[in-house]
Amino acid sequence: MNEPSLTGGREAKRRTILESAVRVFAENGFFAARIRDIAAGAGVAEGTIYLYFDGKDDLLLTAFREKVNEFCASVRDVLPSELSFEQRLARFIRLQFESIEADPALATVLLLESRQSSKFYGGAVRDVLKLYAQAIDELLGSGGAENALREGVAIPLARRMLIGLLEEIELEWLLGDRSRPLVPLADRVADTFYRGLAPAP
Amino acid sequence: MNEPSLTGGREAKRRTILESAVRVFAENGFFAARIRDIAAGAGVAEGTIYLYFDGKDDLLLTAFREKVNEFCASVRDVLPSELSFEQRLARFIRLQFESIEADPALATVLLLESRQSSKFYGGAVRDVLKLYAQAIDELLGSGGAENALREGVAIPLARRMLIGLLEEIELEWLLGDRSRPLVPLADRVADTFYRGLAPAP
DNA sequence: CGCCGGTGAGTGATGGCTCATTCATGGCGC
DNA sequence: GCGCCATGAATGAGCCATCACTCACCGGCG
Repeated sequence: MNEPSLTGGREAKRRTILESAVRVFAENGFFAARIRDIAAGAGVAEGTIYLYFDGKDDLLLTAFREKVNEFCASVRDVLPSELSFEQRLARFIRLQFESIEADPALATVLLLESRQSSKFYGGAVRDVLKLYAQAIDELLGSGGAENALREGVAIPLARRMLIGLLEEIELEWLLGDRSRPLVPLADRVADTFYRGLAPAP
Repeated sequence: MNEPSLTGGREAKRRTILESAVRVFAENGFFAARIRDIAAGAGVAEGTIYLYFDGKDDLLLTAFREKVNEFCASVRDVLPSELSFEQRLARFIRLQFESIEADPALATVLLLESRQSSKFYGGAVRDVLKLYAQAIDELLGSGGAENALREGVAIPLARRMLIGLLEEIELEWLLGDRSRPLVPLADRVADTFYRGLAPAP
């Protein structure tokens, strides 16, 4: 009885509102986004939003947590496979690109607002991003464990490079021409990055 | 007589205002920044700002253009040297890191706001960023010309990777602990990225 | 008939920008 | 030299539009 779930429930409306918020944030940016538009997009009154969320900030933060958790999951999905480090890396990048293509609006919000948010909202956002960083460190660490990393490669630095280069590629796709799919780039990106880390053969 | 220049001039006040704006933008973010605070920081009245700039947006855009031009210059400084591609790459990254360390407030504004701006302010910002992209393409192209790039490395993709990984490293430094200097990382970053591009030996 | 999720007009705060006024400057007639 | 006025830079108190958020009211369901 603790599960209202199927179709009609409170949870469904909550999701509708959140999805509308993400769309409006993605289109206008967080600051320019108006609660009125989010309400209109969700087909509810302004007041209703405050029955489900604590306000504009909460809407952003919630969307955030959701997507980052999805990203983290995609890292951990890849970890325990029997593939080589190089293949796991490629697979992780492909998964991430797929998740960007699957929900571009949410991805736009995440990539466009995360920097601001982490500086100006502080704690909560930063904690969420830390999870993502840890997940990637694990992936890279697993490469180190099987001697796929050259001597002198520092994992935190490599992690920052990887996060950054993926972000830039994803962002250019999101803000630019989305007709060419993103996923086919994954192998080339993984290849270049992997060669940067690998021991000389 | 057309040169007022030395010390007192109009230009000096213009710069004072712009510098104050950059500081306030960096501290609070563009949207939360108040004209009142910019004025206070520059030691002028609010109205004065509008004698020198067209408004808040113009302040941001002007700061922008300035820093990007500086970045572009640092690429072009490096191009015509007799160093190897690998060394030019390292030198470029070092120059860029130095320029970040030299004016962290301006760099913060640039890195934190550029994404938003390019999406929501459109044209003007995007044109400026295109210059930067072109400059980097030249650098990478010069590597291709001396066979320092592996077959199948696409310059636009490599450019995005380079821009992204630098941004992330710079941003983590700007938002985090600035006590450890950034410049010493340049060689390791250049090394890793270069190995990613270089032909197998 | 009472309860409660939902409503949307209203409120209060905020902050970009304006413009009537003040002030500093320097050229000019005496 | 000495006042006097024209010029325009500088000022900052308000104006006004914009929203996030609230709350008194509504209507349908059990």
